Amino acid sequence: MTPDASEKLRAARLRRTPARVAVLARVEALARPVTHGDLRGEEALAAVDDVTLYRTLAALVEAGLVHRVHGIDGAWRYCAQPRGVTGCPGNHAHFLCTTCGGMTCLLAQAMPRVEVPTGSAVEGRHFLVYGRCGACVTSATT
Amino acid sequence: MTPDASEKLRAARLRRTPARVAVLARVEALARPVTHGDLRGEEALAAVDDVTLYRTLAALVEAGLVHRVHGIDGAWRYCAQPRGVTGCPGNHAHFLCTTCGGMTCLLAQAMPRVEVPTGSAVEGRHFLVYGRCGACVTSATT
DNA sequence: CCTGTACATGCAAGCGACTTTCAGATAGCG
DNA sequence: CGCTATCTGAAAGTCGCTTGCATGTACAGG
Repeated sequence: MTPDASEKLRAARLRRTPARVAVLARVEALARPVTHGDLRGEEALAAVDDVTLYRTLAALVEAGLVHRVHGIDGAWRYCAQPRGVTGCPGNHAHFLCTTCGGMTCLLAQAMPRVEVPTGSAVEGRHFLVYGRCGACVTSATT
Repeated sequence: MTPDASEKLRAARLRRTPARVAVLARVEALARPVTHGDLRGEEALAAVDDVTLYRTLAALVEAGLVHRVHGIDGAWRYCAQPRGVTGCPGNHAHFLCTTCGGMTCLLAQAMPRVEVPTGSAVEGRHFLVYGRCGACVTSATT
């Protein structure tokens, strides 16, 4: 799967280390925003150190290969960039399930414009919708 | 200042303990979203235990007296509710300064509607704009 | 192919935000 | 005034994440 992870690293001028290739390939394969914890639990990444995983993800974010969003549970979610997008990574809303912790990109939901106090410089925006995902609603025991 | 903190607690059917009165009064006096850490640093709340502060804030949120927003720095900000609002607390965007950590309510920015995956149940929304506030832009040494 | 070095990795330790547990204190009721 | 549900404080634990430092390695240049 995603045999070109190594190629993308090259294109982004990042060293193609085993850890990076594995992490990027896995994130792309999962194709949804995942936490550091999710990745740590991945069989394929068992060999990758905790700290390395953090640093690798940071490098990928910086290189624009993945984007990340902050969940209200205090954990960042990382998700592979939609093809070729580098300018404004992750410029869309996200849905977080407060029950299972799963996150979904709402690609259709453009980030709304917003008025900020005069003099402020906007660097980015997070639009997070949270609740319970379809699966968790269905399996609700409440 | 805000001599009615005690009254509000009564109205919300919360016990009027010294800690709660002090915390609510302080949050109302500050009139902007503050972190647990900000409050811990407040002279007026020096007598309040860390844990009690967390629990008190949680109680106030639950009672609808304050609303809270999550910053991308992983810390919740608490802010007194605009007068009388209880139904949909904190239903507006917020601006977070990534330099000084200060947060501002963007009361004018209504929370946009959003399309979620079929079957999901929305419980709330966070719209956070981040960057540098006017003060931090001005004093920029970069 | 070999080597040097800038950069990546692994490990241990640390930090900040927040939660849990439990014993002792207290608000507010009757 | 006394009782009880509830709140409080102290200590310890969890979780996500960062830092410092010594070792290892990708890859450019010879």
